[in-house]
Amino acid sequence: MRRDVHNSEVPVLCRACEARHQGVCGALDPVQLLRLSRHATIRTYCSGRELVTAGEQPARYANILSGVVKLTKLMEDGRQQIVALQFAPDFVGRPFRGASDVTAEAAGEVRVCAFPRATLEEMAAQSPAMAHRLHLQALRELDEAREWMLTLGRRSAREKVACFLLLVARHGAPEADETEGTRRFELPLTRAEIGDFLGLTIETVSRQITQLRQAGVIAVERSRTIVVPQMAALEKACGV
Amino acid sequence: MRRDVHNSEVPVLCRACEARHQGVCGALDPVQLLRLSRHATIRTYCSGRELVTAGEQPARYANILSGVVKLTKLMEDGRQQIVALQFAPDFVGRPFRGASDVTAEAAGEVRVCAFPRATLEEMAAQSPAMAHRLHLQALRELDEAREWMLTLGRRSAREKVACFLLLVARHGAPEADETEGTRRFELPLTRAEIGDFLGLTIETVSRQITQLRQAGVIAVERSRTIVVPQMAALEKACGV
DNA sequence: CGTCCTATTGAAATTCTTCAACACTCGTGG
DNA sequence: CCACGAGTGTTGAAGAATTTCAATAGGACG
Repeated sequence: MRRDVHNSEVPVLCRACEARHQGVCGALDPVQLLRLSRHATIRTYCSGRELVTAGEQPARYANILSGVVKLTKLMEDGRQQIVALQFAPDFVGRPFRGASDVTAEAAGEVRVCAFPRATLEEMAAQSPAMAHRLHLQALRELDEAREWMLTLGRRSAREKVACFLLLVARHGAPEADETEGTRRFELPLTRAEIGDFLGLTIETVSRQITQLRQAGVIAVERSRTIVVPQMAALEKACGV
Repeated sequence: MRRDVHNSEVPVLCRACEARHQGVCGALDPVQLLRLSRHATIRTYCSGRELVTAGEQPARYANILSGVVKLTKLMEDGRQQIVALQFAPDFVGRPFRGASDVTAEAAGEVRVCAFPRATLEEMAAQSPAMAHRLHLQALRELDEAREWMLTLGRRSAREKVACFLLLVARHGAPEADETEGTRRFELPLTRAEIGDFLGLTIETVSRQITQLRQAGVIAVERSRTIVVPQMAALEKACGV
């Protein structure tokens, strides 16, 4: 069924793409990949730009190439909750389930590989393997959402902030500075956004970061870059 | 491909089952349905019994026929969070994604139609339509999880309790007593469980119920049955 | 250098939890 | 039939955690 092919048959666009291995594109054979890639465009979103708007059928789906996307929900009175963060090579959007009330917004600059809605849905309908990848992504996001529910419902402010830092440390700096468990990374969110992710106010987030710093769990450089000397200490601060 | 069939070809077990229309079984043709139903068993779980245990590959999947199933996560130190409630005809379990750290437990007596793991996974692998139904269920659960994240992170105790009552009113008493918007229903959870669902203590839950009662939003009969004279008032108390 | 935006810190107010006592319901057995 | 006890739910008062309000600090940029 699936022919063995030369690497040269893989579209240029896709050669170096992470999503081709771990992401949804990994399910496609070279012919399908070529067909999809013809409609694919690389797009860059500046910080704050919306990839998907709540209540609207999105014009396109996308694989994240770099950067962080935040998924947010908004109440009428302005209260906001970030319900997920997505990193490369996550898939943004949700084929098969109409419009949602979640907005996808770039947190910092984000580069994506975007596909027109119709093209991707057609592809997913034709390729059970791709549909399966999308299914797996949904299940993974479900697990992550439930894990975060535990954090929102049952952890203290201190633990919440530690959990957030751990999340970013793991996703955002997998390779960085691995000398004896120490890691350095940039926060993709402002304090206000961290608050919206953790169900806390800006001030509480700031105070908890200060306390973690004073406890020696982390070091902070110019507000947005964090150094974790001992990952184990950070994990402990999460309450695990 | 799919023959037109007499109703008599539908397995007896499935004739009156809600899941055959709205649930995952709805995707199967009579031949497949018959094959699945041969391995299906009706089981009853008493309150507190586990359908799925965290960290273990479940022996069987199940469609809920009646009752409420709670999905819980547990921390080492005993803190607990209910991450979802499931009602008929929801599907319990999560094919394609190994063991999870979520436990599924009967909240009150629960009747299910259970399938051996291997049978169902085989079926889902062979029937893209069934796989698609499972995918849709995962997406729906994801939406519900994120909606609840908003509640956990951004709503006050008062609003949380109102949201919970609204959730149960909608799922548990869709038809009951529809005279001019008034509804009466039983709570499937104890106060402690409601607390674990909302990220609150027993006492806070109790106090907020009292306050909603004093505000005339609800009436309470013997602790576990709730009367909502005006659904609109309850919705307003949720902060929507 | 001033301005805007983000972040930090302090003090008071509020919400929620904790600790403690008591009430209600239901089933069991005297 | 009533008393008893366990489980469940309610209420009060004190305490802790978090928010709110307010002031200040630090960078980035024109």
